[in-house]
Amino acid sequence: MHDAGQGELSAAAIHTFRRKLIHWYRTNARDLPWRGICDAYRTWVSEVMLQQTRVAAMLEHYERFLRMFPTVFALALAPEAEVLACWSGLGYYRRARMLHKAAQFLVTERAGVIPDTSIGLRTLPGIGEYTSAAIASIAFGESIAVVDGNVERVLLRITGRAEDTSVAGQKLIRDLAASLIPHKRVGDETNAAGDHNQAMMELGATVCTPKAPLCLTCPVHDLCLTRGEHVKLPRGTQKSHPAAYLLATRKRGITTDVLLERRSADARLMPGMVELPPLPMSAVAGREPLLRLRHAITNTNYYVEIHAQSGSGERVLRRAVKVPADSLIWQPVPQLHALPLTGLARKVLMRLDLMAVAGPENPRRATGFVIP
DNA sequence: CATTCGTGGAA
DNA sequence: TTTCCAAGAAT
Repeated sequence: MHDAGQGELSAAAIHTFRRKLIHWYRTNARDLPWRGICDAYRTWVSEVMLQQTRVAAMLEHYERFLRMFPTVFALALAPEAEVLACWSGLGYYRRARMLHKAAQFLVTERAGVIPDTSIGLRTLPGIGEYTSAAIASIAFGESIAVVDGNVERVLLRITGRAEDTSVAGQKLIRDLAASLIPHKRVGDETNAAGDHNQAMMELGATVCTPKAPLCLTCPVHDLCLTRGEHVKLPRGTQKSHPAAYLLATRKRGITTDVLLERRSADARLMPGMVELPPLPMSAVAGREPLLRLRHAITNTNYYVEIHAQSGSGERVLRRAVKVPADSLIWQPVPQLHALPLTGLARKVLMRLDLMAVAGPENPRRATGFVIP
């Protein structure tokens, strides 16, 4: 049903595509907490959390974040460290900082009112081309197409194009996405553009998946030129680096404190976040770590060793910590969740049972791990 | 415009 | 085990 053009669809194909897609969406959409609501702030938070992040990975954070910061005012009034602590474990911490900054700007300069157009939203920190279109269409019904990784993959497969990162290739996908967007509201209770956009992404996330797409259940299978394949670009190679951290504890009365380090505010990576004090590899040579784990960040695999002070009087490792003394923190185990921990620190502390799984709203007492 | 930023989970 | 990512934005 395609015309002979450059990956365009005929007017008839466009209408068929829309109708089949939206029908599929109405009967198959996952029941997610940011759907069926009317709150631009919640839509905003959900879209920022979903940037490069799977639904399953952010669901708990989303609920907890909105309990902690239920409105743009609550978020704006909170200290940044509190926002980061709530975000801890989600990654891409710049998202949290920019969301916080944007909320503060809106509250101080715009009476807390969220812009209701993609153009207005686009000016806020952390809101780029995708997120401005997503919020504008989903929360305000603007007829503007989103192009995320899902939409791109779906349209590449539909049109039988190869992956193309050139400006022209991107424009073609954007134009195609725009041609599919419905331009009128069907009724007061429906949001044609917002639902269409969410349907496109839902299709990519649950049916037109990167690997092993479920073409037999695809609502637009008949309109698809490739039935689920497209040529992908090769990826960069993974690098690996060793790393070592100190686990030092002390007993104070009935509680245990853990020694942590706050990264400097101008650190290139995760500024202001809190982690275990790093050790030079030379200081741990020949020692047996308390714990080994791999922690992958983007293209780098960190092979991490956690070293505990072995003897009661031994301070060799403690002296090997070369960070400034005023960046070190003795934090009581029950209050670890109040800090903006890095994902690695959180993972280690949880692995060693020094930290509960639950978040700040529901602290569970850790079992009181003691270093041998 | 190519890089960089985090993480956990599936295959 | 290793690979491949996921509803991008800023620089």
